[in-house]
Amino acid sequence: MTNGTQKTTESLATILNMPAEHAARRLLGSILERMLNGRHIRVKIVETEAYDQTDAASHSYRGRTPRTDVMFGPAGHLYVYFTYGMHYCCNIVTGQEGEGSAVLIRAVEPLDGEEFLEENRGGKTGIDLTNGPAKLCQALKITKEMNGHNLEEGSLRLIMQPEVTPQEVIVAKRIGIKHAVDMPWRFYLSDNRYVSRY
DNA sequence: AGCGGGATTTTCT
DNA sequence: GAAAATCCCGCTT
Repeated sequence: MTNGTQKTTESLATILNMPAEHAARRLLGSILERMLNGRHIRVKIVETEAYDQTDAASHSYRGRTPRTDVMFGPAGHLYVYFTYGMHYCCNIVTGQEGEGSAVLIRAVEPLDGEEFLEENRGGKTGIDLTNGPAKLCQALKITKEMNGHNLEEGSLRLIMQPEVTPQEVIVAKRIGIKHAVDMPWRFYLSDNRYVSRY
């Protein structure tokens, strides 16, 4: 700070302080780094969905509850929920505190440590490792223990990458919801093998 | 490739 | 008590 050459590091909360719909695009191509038992796994985010409090499909739609508390907290933290009696899915909180917006991570592409992902997925291989929101949580060992985790520190970190160009992004309707089904709030990298559905 | 059903338990009404 | 931001398997085309 005493000279003009030092790089400034912008906090995740600052970078992701934007509407979920924008953050969902912004997060495509970014990297999640997982440290487990001294081993490193790196994956690239290739598919996302936006959710916010005005959205009937969002967990935050009916306000703050014990489950959705993290969604209303600061951006750059992890919101993990349990569903269908057996699966975890994870979101990255976006926007301002109190806003109740987040981005569901629907698919990632393994970059490093694929053998550990295979272990965690019980022998599954290839695209089946991480081409779905609950699959990638199992592969990365993300459970309710990590709900509220700050992605700037600890064993799971989000490393932002330069924003991908609009030409690389496909916009579509979201998957697996019953409300607001026509809103185009799903985003994925075109031609990526790990995208959950085409 | 696509459809249909079952698994299984948390969360909120 | 019903629904749930899913996955897997088996069956049919």
